[in-house]
Amino acid sequence: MKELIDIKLADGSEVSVEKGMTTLEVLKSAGRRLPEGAVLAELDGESVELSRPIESSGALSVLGFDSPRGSEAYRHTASHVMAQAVKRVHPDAKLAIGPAIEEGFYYDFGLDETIKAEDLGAIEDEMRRIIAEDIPVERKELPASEAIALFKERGEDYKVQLLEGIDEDPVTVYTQGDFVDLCRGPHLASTGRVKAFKLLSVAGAYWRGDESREMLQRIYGTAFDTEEALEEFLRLRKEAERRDHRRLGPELELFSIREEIGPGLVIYHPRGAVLRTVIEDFLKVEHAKKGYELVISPHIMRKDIWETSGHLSMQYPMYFFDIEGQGYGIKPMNCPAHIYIYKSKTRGHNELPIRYFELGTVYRHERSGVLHGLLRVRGFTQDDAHIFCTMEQAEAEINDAVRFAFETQRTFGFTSFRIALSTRPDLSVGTSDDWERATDILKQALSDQSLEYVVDKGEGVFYGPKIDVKLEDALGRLWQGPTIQFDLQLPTRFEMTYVGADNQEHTPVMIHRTVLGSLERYIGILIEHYAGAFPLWLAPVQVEILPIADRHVEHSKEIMKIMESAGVRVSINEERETTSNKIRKAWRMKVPYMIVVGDKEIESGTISVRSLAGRDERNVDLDGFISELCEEITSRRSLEV
RNA sequence: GCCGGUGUAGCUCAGUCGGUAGAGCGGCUCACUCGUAAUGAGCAGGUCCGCGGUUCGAAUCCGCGCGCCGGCUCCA
Repeated sequence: MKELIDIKLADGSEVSVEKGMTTLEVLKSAGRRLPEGAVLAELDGESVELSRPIESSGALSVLGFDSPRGSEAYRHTASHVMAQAVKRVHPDAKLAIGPAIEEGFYYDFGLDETIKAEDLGAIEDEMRRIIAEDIPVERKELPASEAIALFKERGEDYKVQLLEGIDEDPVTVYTQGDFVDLCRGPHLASTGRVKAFKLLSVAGAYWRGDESREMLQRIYGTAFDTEEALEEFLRLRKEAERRDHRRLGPELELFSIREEIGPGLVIYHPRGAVLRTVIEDFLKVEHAKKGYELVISPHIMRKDIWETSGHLSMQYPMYFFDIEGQGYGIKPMNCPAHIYIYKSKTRGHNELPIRYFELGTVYRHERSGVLHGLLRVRGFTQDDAHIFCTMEQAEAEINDAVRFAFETQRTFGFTSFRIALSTRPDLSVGTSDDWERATDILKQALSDQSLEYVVDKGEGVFYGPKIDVKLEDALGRLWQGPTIQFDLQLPTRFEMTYVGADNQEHTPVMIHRTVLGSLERYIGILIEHYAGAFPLWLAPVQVEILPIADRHVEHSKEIMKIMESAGVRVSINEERETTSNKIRKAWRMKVPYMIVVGDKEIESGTISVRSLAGRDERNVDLDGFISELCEEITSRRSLEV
């Protein structure tokens, strides 16, 4: 007679079953069926295989692909299927790691022979065979010493290294046929449960993410529970390609990056310069409203400054050169200059906080492999500010800066964010007391505003911890946006002081913060978010006038003048081409409004209006249209995207 | 910086076996004066990324360098 255990099912009912039954058997004995799409079981909050014997009483439910843990296990199994396929194609391949990631999975292999993109098809074919074979995935617990022996025997050097680095004992090992992997699991019950998958790319990746170690070969893939979901994923990838700012930017004549000028260096064309100027003007006005003073500092500063700041000893990626025997560095940050403005006179506590704002263009020597369109460049302009205040004022100032950042992001059309708190990195200056204090104040500010965040351990700047805000765009992608950094180091290093109420000298604290991040990156993000179809207030050309024939040009120019004097950015297409083609061209340049002017309009004194958003209307009153435009511009409304 | 891929006209791309370079779009010229997502014809446009090598001969094969793309590491 077997021992009985009590299992509480998801619907609240309870059943008594024999110990050691699997989820499937428990459900069966309770007269229930395994739900369609079940991937994992959850027993008392722990996710386990559907095939795992249940050894103790508890609450049992079933997870599908739609649950985060379900899709993770699903993709993790897909990565094992891929690894098994790779081992069949390349028996010499050594297994490293192969987790599920946000949108799929990868697996890293050590292999002398290189895996090429065109080899992926063959690996996919092998994966299909493994899935068709429907091999059971078996979980085993092994003493660590046995596992080490097992993987040594199989020549899995990386697995042995992993085992030697972990304290767990026993460890779990998953087996499917001839394939064995060290893995915590959980997994699908068998390889046949993987329905829709695709291998996406091959890439290099350092063993354990450490660039001093050897490089492995990584294969990326994704898996879904239905072909439709996979198709949708691939469609979204195509859509992302269509929005790529590296393609749209030059196409919309916003900017270009040319080898002749230099990699990572952006040249703004007239339309891009308009866009950027609109953003800059907006920022200047908003900062003034919030009590920031505009300052301007030079692009190069003496090397000594960067010694004092710590940039030199932190090996910050800078450009250096000499002028008449004197060493200079091109600024990678604006802070030192702002510090010297502060230091230009004796400061009293009644003056604080002091807030200096600069659209500061900085240059950083980014390694060649990391450059990426506008998102990662070597020269960029930050909407940078430094707030100098007392320790007591810091929390309120950080709160204000965070609120300012979010408020501004909403104006630009972003509504969903992820926040990260980055703590002390390995290479840094200052005492651990200071770091702890600074980190606590940032945490306090985040909880003051009940903002949820994750902690990025060791991701802070060398002088202090920071809050990073990531923006979620129209396609659900995340982008690096504002950053708020708390700094207890530079004020000391630069011997900054203020005279307190006690008539003694004190050291102020310093907050570095941006609202958009960098204008280059932000413009790149805006292009992708709006697919180039900017809200009216940002559109480089807001209205394009299309005269039907030459005789309509003069009247069109009059309309243009009226609109321009109302502050609208207007262009006119005087080419001798068909109206259809003029519309097509304006459309392609994503001009929000098109005005057609012909005999009828001149006669009736009206205009015909077309918009990117789909409006198509005749006999529109010009003055009424202009006030509509002005309203849309001043309200800074975002289009539906 | 590292791994892999890639580089032909302003853009997108074709170019066979190594035999001296092509299309579409765009540009320019001409004609057309046109009513809501491509009017027609003609013309111009090339250091085939750069340097070196192999060869009678290189866009094509090899080496090195550079840029770009996908990642890693790094990051606003």
